[in-house]
Amino acid sequence: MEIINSSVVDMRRLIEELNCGKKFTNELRALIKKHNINIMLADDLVGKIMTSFSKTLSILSSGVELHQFSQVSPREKSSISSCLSSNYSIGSCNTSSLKDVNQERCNKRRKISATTIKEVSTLVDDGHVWRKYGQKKILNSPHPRNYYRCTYKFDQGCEATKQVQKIQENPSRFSITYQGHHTCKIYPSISQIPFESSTNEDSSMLLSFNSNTNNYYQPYVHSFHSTYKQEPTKEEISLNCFYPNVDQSQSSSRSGYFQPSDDGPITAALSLGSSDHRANDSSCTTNCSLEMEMMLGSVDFVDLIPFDF
DNA sequence: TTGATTTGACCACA
DNA sequence: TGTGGTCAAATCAA
Repeated sequence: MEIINSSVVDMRRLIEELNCGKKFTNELRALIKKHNINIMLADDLVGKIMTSFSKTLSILSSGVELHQFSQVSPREKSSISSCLSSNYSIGSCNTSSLKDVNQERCNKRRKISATTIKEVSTLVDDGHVWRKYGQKKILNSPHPRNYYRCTYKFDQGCEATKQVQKIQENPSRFSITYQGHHTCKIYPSISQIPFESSTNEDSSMLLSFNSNTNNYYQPYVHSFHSTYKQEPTKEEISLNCFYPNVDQSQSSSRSGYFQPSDDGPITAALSLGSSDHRANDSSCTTNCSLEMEMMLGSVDFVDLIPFDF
């Protein structure tokens, strides 16, 4: 038990250190911009560093949470602890011995993240891109189980997986088991990534949104920091939409809302509605930018997470 | 040619 | 030792 507690402390320290790294990178970015030195190259590099930090933090935050830790078996806890205490990282593989490699495979194999089971009558697009990696005949079941992983597993380290199997009693329906949370994003170009506000008077923020087929735009994780004057509740906010490759004069205002949860991250949502012709324009279905004019709150906004519609 | 799927093999766990 | 989850080479499709 002691080793688990020490690993949790290590995890917190790790996240703390990564947050410091992010902060320093942002300061560096601001300095580079201020002096206008090799801005393209430098900004590209800083953007990559920031992306790396964000992905790492996202993986760490969603992968091993305290409440999840309390639910895993002693063997899994031991396995996680050994990973944490030996600088384990996704994507790096110690090839010193086959046993070590197999041990890492073992750690990846047994999922410790949250599981959600759904029953559906048809296999519809769930908004994520999946890659099938296996199919298995299951004992006492006439229907095979299909295994899918997120397409961005290797690109972005997204560990989300799902299993799909026909229900034996009702073969017209499917049982879908989701494991893990999506940490994948479709990243905009560096020029579209907003810089963190280093001052408190800047009350507008830029977010990049990805569309799905329902014309809903999903907030993409960007780290920013801004302080407001009131405690946030569910409030209407003004959202100015800007579309790449479209005349800025055509940008439109839409209302939306942001929603703080009790102790979790703050989410924001926007629906453009099917009547908006731009929502159906294939040239601007991805990476639309929103400038959120927020007249609210006294909360330090740290991160947004994707909003599940 | 490239990306997705299929499928047999491998592995850990119970 | 049987089962389920994953890997990776072979195959398929656009």
